[in-house]
Amino acid sequence: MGRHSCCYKQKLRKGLWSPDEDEKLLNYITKHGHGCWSSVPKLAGLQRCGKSCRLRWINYLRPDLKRGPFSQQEEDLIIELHAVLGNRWSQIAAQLPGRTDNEIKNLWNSCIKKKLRQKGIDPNTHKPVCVSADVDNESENNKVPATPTSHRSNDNSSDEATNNATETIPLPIIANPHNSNSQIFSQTPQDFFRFQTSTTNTPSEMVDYLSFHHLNYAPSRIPNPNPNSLCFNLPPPPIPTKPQVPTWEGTTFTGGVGGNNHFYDASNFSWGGLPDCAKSEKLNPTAIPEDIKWSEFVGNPYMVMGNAAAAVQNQEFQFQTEPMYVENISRGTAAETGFITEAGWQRQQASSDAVYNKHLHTLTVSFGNTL
DNA sequence: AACATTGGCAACCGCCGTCAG
DNA sequence: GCTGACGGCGGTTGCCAATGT
Repeated sequence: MGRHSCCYKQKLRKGLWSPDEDEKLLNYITKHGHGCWSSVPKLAGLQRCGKSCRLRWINYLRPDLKRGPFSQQEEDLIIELHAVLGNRWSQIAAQLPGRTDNEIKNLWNSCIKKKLRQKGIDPNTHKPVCVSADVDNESENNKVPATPTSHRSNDNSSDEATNNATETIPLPIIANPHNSNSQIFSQTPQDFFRFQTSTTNTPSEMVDYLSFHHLNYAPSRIPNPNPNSLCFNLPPPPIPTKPQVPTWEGTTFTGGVGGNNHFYDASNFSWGGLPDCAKSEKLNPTAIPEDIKWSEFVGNPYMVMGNAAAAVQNQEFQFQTEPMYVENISRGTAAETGFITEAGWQRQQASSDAVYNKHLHTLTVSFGNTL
């Protein structure tokens, strides 16, 4: 196997994408869809391999990307899903509309792991470090050897061991409320959800099963000034925000796409959302109109989305039917633009826990069917 | 101010599974 | 059944801005 045949071709560009390349790829996929990725660069006039084009589209240009900082609920959900799924980022991303596996993976490696460690939780086992010191001695023997250390000096490589997710995923220490004797479960995801669904547990009880809830992992949830960062309650279709254009050497992009010269105007980028460990510097709530312009450029996301993105949308349908979503639409909380008014946000926040538990239940059912 | 370190993120690499020929 | 093309995934790397010294 190894490298794809397209990668053997000469003169293929690598590295950061220029706005011109982005424009070409976006224009092509907007008009024709991606079809066969290997033919996309040729047809779009790009000196890239199809794989690179696919990655750029999925991680950056796709109009249904949410962007912006992760909400606390998103982070909590990622942690919960990671406890069950391990490093299966694509499956985790599938439950977070508008987020990419790469984005989640980066968040996990850069922020969440750090937070968990600060809370005294092993990010790999989701167990308290002091407990895992003893309990893990045995399980460590079954672990896959740690992957080679990265250049991140502060990364504790000892717990960088890859989660042998395809085998037995290290699950949190679970104290079964129906059993006076606390148990430590080590199950596959299938077993985990089989266990969950075979009991009379309510979704909220399931939440309690996860160790970090017992450990009060989540900090007190402060009101999120950016409703757009609460992905679960976002109504479809997601409104694309302008992509962040990475800097690259000596190029000033002056042209726009289809005459929209603001398309790559970095000064207009808006990210919104709760200031967090990531992207907080990008906040610019005044740029919403520009986002709308960009969405106008893109047009109907569903018209231009490829099959893969459409499949994701289908998968997310269960979230779109949440009562909160319906309410937002019926009350005209700018649902058509993807933005929710502050009042709408407050209503969301009031019932966020209930909605959150509903999603957990949905996930339980979903994974039970798919794993 | 200069340099070193850290952190975030985009992109690449290499492997795996699927499928058509 | 074999082979190669392809899509997809997770791990890793490189770049660069932010931060610290």
